[in-house]
Amino acid sequence: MPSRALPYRPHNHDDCVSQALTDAREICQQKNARLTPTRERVLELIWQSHKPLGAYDVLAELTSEGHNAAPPTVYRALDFLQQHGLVHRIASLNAFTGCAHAGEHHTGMFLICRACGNVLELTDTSVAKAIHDATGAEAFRTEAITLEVAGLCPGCHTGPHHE
Amino acid sequence: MPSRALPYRPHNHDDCVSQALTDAREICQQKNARLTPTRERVLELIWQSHKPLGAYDVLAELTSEGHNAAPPTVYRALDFLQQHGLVHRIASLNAFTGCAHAGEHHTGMFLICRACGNVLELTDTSVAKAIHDATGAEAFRTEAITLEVAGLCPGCHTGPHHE
DNA sequence: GCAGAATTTGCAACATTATAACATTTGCAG
DNA sequence: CTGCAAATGTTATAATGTTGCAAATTCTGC
Ligand SMILES: [Zn+2]
Ligand SMILES: [Zn+2]
Ligand SMILES: [Zn+2]
Ligand SMILES: [Zn+2]
Repeated sequence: MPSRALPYRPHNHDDCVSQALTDAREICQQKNARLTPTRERVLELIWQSHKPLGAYDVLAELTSEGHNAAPPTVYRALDFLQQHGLVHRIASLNAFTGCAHAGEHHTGMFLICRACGNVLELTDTSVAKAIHDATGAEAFRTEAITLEVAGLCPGCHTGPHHE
Repeated sequence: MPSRALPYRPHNHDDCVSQALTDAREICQQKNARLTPTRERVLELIWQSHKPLGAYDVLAELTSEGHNAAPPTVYRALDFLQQHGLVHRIASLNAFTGCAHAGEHHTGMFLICRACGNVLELTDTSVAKAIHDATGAEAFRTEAITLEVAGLCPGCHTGPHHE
């Protein structure tokens, strides 16, 4: 089980970032998509932690690095990254997080801790099946699923310093 | 099966509205919550159709009726209605829709047609169970679930004027 | 390499959604 | 009636996201 699936536990996060960037380069190359410096830097910023980042947070980072950026700069980069399955938008937070399953066909399910702010992306086939069964029973043609669960992660609800 | 569960099919929508208002009055009375004229009017506006309404759409309606309203007027009414389980916010649309299961403990699942804009709220126990199983396996303490499915409703994907 | 097409970026203004802060009014209990 | 809490009015502002167009860059066919 890759450490990338465990944002709530201590792990070498540099590996998360470098793996995400390596994957992204490969995915873009295979699709003939241009992972330009700005796009790659935005992806890297998004991956700086497992806490989703708002578009204007990204913008502030770019600006502080001397990049002459405006909102469209960021939104365009984020659109590109979303299109190619490299980041997800978390609708309930108006924020963006790196995709933990880039390249794989999947339905993301996001576990959002309201205490520490970290987000874990899960893929669960039985959830996906249950949803498709339910929508199918209504003859609804599913195109996109937004599934975000807010609550407390194990690290936060067992008490930060006990157990 | 109540007609309220079938926004995609022709139905007597006035019944939806009056039932929702009747339910709301009873629920608020039982909880000793004050369903003031503004709050009730906002609820009625939300229920005017099965298409979610943005806060500023509600505001425009109120204004056109001569109500001296500002954004906080609407957001406060919507907060109240959400708190008491009378409306839901659809995160992926930044819009609000009447709760089709007010008073019942439920996990809403929203089927959003991108063509006609109608939203059907479903409650599906096997979906809820699958989600709770998946989050439980990660020792995550679930507090709120956002589940929104975008796609095409039966009326829109079978062709608007055929079978 | 070079001209032309397509994609990407810079830039300014603007649109939409949501909240903060504080004054005023209203409903209700004692 | 009085005093308190809840609700509302009012103004301003914050946060998030988009449009439109011009300039620069990159790709493509030659
Ligand atoms: Zn990590
Ligand atoms: Zn993903
Ligand atoms: Zn109806
Ligand atoms: Zn509901």
